[in-house]
Amino acid sequence: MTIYRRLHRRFGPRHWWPAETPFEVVVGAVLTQNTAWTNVERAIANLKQARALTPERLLTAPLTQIARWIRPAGYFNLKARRLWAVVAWWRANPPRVTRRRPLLPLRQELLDVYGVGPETADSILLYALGRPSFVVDAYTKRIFARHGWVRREAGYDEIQQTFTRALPARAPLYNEYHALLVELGKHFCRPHQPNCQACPLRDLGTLRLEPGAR
DNA sequence: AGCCAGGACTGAG
DNA sequence: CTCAGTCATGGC
Repeated sequence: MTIYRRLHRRFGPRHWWPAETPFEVVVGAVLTQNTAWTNVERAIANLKQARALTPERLLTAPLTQIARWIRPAGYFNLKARRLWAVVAWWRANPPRVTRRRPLLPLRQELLDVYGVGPETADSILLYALGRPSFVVDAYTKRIFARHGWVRREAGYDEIQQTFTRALPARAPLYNEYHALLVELGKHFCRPHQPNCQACPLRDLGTLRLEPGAR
């Protein structure tokens, strides 16, 4: 039994990302940085109510106004600037054109945008553009470190390669895999909540990532 | 009352 | 290059 099968049997399909449009994914990816998703929902609701959830409105609005809209998401002054930068990139690089470009140069270009780190870049690539770029977040690292499947001092790229080395590069698989790991993390892998005894992955032993193998 | 949440940037060593 | 400090709201 592999990790993927165990998680999918336990939680079922997650239907990520929770957004109505790819652009909303991009906005959410920035707003959720180190922030609870419930707070992001309020910020996005504010943007929708103000009819400001479009590149045009966000790029012409003053940063102070953007900050007021996204206030519930925290770090609002910081994120107002990051949001502006990412939205500017999105408008200059529409999905129709971006979809045809090689993945790694595209990823590097996203990383060069202010406020876009590895997780945000991969989230945009995977969930807004449907590209096979595996997302590693705090839950992913904590889960795998606790099980001894990655080194505790491992960085983002090292953990990501653990997945991409073993998995077929398919966006639907990466999509579901990351969403399942987040769901597992929320219930069983909090920092100071060692109820790892109830973790569905408890008795898996050595690392088996691949979706199909038994 | 703290601790935490689907991080990333900056400056110092 | 590694790493503490910084950013900020809302839930539990």
